[in-house]
Formats: sequence, structure tokens, C-alpha cells
Amino acid sequence: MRSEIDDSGRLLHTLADFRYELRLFLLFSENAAQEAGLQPQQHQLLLQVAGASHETPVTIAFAAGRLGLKHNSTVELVDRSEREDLIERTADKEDKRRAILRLTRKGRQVLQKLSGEHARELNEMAPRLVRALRRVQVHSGAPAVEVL
Amino acid sequence: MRSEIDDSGRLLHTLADFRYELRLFLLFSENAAQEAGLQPQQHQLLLQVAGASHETPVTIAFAAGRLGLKHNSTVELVDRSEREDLIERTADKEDKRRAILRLTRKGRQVLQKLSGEHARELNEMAPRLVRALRRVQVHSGAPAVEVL
DNA sequence: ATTAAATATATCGTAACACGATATACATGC
DNA sequence: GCATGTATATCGTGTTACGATATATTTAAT
Repeated sequence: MRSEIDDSGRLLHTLADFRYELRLFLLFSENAAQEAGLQPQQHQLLLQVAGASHETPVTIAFAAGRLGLKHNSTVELVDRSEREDLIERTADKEDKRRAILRLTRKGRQVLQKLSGEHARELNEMAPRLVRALRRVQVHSGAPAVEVL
Repeated sequence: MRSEIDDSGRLLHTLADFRYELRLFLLFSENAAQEAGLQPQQHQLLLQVAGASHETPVTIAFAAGRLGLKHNSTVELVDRSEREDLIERTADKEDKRRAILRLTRKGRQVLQKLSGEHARELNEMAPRLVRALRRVQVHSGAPAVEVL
């Protein structure tokens, strides 16, 4: 058994591969969205809005948190998506400051289609992604659990 | 055991969670780069250049492919990185059209630091990422291999 | 060899998008 | 009820990836 830490070249290589695999997935996703007539970010917005657990109030702030965006960027994203009839705002009755987000029928249909495609693609890509991740762990002095 | 296909709500939920986990990692990565004084894309460029296997000639086109960018965008990214002394171009002798990319000492140092941080963070995040991925597989009619 | 097609990189103008700063409406604490 | 905080909205700005195009060099064709 040889040392894991020393050769940093290996770590760079595994990290680079991991990011490449990730990028491939993201490229696929961006293309799929475009072909369905959506901006990639709109797709992500729809997904986070529709994918939220039923109790949580789906507000702008919630979407912003899930998308990793600032609130104002999310407002603009919602504006665009509303204009294209993908999503709709309804004022919250409990708290009139809040805007509650819901998908339109059109939004639901597009998302459905995209989600199927993504599930299929992820089934293809998952093994490589997981393998790349595991390799990073191995070469970063991880507690050496069950490799492969 | 209950059916996997029918309720598309579960698939949306698992996909949303997967993307959220992914976004968390990317946010971490963007922050780490910024704090090290790099644009996130510059970090990715350095990683792909330094992480390439030793035989492959690291050209603009190679970097573009690995980063999922168009060639011209990569040229601009390299321009910026060269100006900031992170990377250097040397004309290829075999083919004078090509520019060979290499990290500067400074580039190597920054990347080293970032790579350590990323390896550590990925060790933390990997389990959740892998779990989220597996759940997508489960809810997309996958051949039901070894769950959890 | 000379020209034509292909490949690699570079330049330039443009548009999308996320952001900071700021504004407004409503809610909550004291 | 006034002050402080929270949620969303608006506006101007800068970065960046892109398409279209240009230039240099290599490869292919005749």
C-alpha cells in the first residue's frame, strides 16, 4: 500500500475529472432546457418550485435559497417565467408581503418532460459521477472505506 | 413494495434535492475561488490545465472541451488569467497554430490550496450527493440495485 | 508546388444575467 | 403606534459567454 497524501498530481487529476463529469451533466441539462424552450435557470426554478415538500410555502425567498441566488435575481427570474406563462404569483393571505409561486399547466408539462429526460440521463451518468467522487475521496486521505 | 413509476411528485422532489446539493457544492467552490482571489472560471481553467494527463497537449481547444465552453470564450478566459499571472501561453513548436498552456508558480500555488479545500469539502458532501443521486435512480424505474 | 479546405486561435460587438444599492409594502416587538 | 425587521420589487452596472468574423498555419488535392 502506498501513501495517499504526497502526490498532489493525482488529486488534481481526480478533481479535474470530477468537474468534467459534472460539467457534462450540466451541459446536458442546459441543452435539454433550451430544446424545451426554457432558459436553464427557468428550468431550475420550475424544478425547485414543483419539487418543494407540500408544507413549505414556496416564496421568492425559498426559491432564492434553493437556487443559490440573491433575492433580487430570483425576482427577475420569476418575472421572466411569469411572462412566458410557466409560473404564477399569488399573494399570500397570511402575509401579504409574500408571493407564493406555483407552476402553470404549461410549466408543469414542460417540467414533466424535462424531468423524465433528466432521470434517464442521470441513470446513465450516475456511475461515472459516483466513481469520480469516490476517487477524490481516496486521494484526499479519506478514512479508506470500501473502495469501488 | 410499491410502484416506482407512477407518482411523478417523488421524482421531482428527488431531482430538486439533487440539484440543490449540487448547487451547494458549486456555491462552496465559487466562494473558495473568490476568497483565493480567482474568478470561479479561472479556478476551473487552472484545474483542467493542471489536471490533464501528462501526454495530452494542453491547448485552448482542450481546455474549451473540458470546461464545456466555446473556443472564443476560452481564449478570453486564458487572456484574463495570463494577465493575472496565473497561466502562461507558449507557442507549440510542432504546430505553430497551437498555444500550449501551463500554470505559473503563482497559479500552481493557488490551485494547490484550493484543491485541498475542495477535497476536504467533497469528503463532507459526497455522502449526501451520492444519496441524492441514488434516490433519483430509485424513482426513475432503475433496475433496483442495492438501495441505501 | 500551388491552391483549396480544414483547423487553431484571436478579435469584436452584443445580449443575458446576476448583482449591489435602493425603494416600498407589510409585519412584529416593544 | 413607532421602530426595527422582513419580503419583494426596481434600477443601473459589470462580467462573461456567445455568434460572427478574421488571421495564421497545417493538411489535402491535383
